[in-house]
Amino acid sequence: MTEGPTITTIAQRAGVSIASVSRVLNGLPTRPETERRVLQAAGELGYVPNSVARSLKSRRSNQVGFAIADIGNPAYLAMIREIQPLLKAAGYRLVLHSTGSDIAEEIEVLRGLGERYADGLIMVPLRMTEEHLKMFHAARAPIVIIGAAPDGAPVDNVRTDSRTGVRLALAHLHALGRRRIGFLNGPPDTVPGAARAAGWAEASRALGLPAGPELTEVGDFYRADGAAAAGRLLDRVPDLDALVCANDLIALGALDVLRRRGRRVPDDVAVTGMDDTDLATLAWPALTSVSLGSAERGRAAAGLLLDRLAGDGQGPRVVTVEPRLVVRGSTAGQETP
Amino acid sequence: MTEGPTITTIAQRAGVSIASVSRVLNGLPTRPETERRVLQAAGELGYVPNSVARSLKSRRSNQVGFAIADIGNPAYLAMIREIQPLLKAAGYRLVLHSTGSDIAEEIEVLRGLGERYADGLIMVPLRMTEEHLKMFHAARAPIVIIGAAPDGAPVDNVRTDSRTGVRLALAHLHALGRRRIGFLNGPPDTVPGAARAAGWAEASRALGLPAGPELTEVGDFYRADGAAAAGRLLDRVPDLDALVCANDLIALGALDVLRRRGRRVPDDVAVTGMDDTDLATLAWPALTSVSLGSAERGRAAAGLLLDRLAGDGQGPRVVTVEPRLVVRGSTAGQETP
DNA sequence: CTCCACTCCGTAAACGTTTACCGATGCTTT
DNA sequence: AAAGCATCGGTAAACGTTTACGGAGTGGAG
Repeated sequence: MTEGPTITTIAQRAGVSIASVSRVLNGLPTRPETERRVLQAAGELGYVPNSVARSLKSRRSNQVGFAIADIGNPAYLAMIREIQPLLKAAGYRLVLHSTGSDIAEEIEVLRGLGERYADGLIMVPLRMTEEHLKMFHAARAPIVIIGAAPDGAPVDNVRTDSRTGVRLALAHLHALGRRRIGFLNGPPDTVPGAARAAGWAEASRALGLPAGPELTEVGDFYRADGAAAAGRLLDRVPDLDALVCANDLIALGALDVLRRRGRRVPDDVAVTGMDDTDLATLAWPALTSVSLGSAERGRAAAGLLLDRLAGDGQGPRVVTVEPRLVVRGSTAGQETP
Repeated sequence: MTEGPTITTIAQRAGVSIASVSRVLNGLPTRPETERRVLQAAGELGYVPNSVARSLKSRRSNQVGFAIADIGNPAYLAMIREIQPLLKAAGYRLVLHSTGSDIAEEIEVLRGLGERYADGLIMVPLRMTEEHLKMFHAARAPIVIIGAAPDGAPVDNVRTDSRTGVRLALAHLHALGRRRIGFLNGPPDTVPGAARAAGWAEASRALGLPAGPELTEVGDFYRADGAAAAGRLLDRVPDLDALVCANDLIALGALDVLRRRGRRVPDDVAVTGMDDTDLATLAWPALTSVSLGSAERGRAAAGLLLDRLAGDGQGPRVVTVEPRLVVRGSTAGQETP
């Protein structure tokens, strides 16, 4: 663990100046003899350039931050799997921030951008506060928000329309003849929770279905919360014939409860999830789910950010990904292999 | 996006030297009046220290790398979920490397350490080559390997004994009266694949079970490969009454195929997975799986690395996590809620 | 009143790069 | 043969911090 060689070490060994070393290593034109000696010295010393010093000089860290609430959520996972290779290919490292659903931590990540450890940031915020907006304006590096960013915020934005997503699910169940449809939502004070609640109200009205609060239960976006919420809802409304769930994890929790209570899926109760994660095909029966294009959104976000980093100076851009219903056994009654 | 304030900007505005600014910001003793002026100037300017410059001076990046084959694998995910908060609490950022199962990329990550962008690295290598060893010796930052590191390698090591893991699964199935037990392994040239193959041979012999190659099929560690391997094995040995799978993803693929072919699980064929990931409880029937303590190994690895970073100068340490069989419906025939 | 000790803070060097700006060398051109 | 011109590479400054060192000012002791 001795201190490593620097360009100064190389310069001494090769008998040239550090400027020449730098030039050779960066491929700038140099006399062959000089080049040879530098490369030989560098090779013998096992030289590796110090990225910190390089960053200080170049003002680029070659890192990009990615901030999400919880890596455990497979919807985010799908995004990372797209984003990481794209960034790597463009020469950027990925710094992962898992903030929990804590606003303070999200803000902290945004403030951290000021430390210049990253050249840009992709964030999937759960909530959107004044504080967020202030930080967006103050940020000195490009930011891409996956989810709804307020109009006028100086950030690129990849969004999807989960209201439409809820509508797709509801229309599908309605077409299958279901009429007592419950709704398991996430926290309504989060951006996705609010959008889904709005979509639910809107679509219910359009289809002439009841949309009273007695058909809705709320919990966090996790499986255990979904199970608990499903339990409460079934207790209150025992004759439900379908459940729309605000994400796949909630839906899986609901499936657990339904199975435990002996309700057949989809015969007695049809279930839809949202996000169309890998888990949907793992469940039994396989889960009908509204795809919000997680992978596609991840790709789009990486693309927007890389454009910015390449010097694209346009105003904020918005990419919208359309929701798409993926029908599987939990509503359609036959297995999709 | 103007250039941000530096300590020089603050020094000018506060009418002091940059040394004083630095001292105030680092909490070194200063006259109250000076401190006040510096803090006020810093506040007004919205100063955020430049972490790159700080790193250059301090020779610490406050980053730690984590390198895995694929974030999609929930066993790795469980590790990240433990590692990330521990690192964050200790003031380190997490740089995520997803290498695929490509050795060259793993080596590249190790070489990258020389760039000093990270103060340490946690790696879960799939294979272990001469090249790896060389890089371990050349590395100028502490490395923790999750998985089997060769004796004598200058790295800390968190390991588990997946041979024993396979034995646990096999003994369990044997105790349930199964005698025609197949084995779906991952690539035998990977470290875990080799260990599991050895465990299989060993335990079969000990239990007096046949362990010929006709009972083994090999594929990659993914669900689709598991399904394909299960298909081939069932074609060749139709009267199997149990399947030991080298990880949960393979087992889930096997479950798909068994269901498609109308074999009841566990009645006709019992199935065990390995890693005891979240997916095990999602499958139906829930998957009996050998826990290799992914979360625990993640915690241990983070702990070892943080010790090193705190200046612990001992020789290489090894932490071993014991495998543990978690019995669920795919072998025991009754649901575990 | 002088000297000493102490406190506070400014100057400058250092971390390891990149790069602007010459100066030296040797070749071409007239 | 002198002037001009490339070409090559060395010197030094800069990126934004931290910190060793020493100077200036203050207060107390003799």
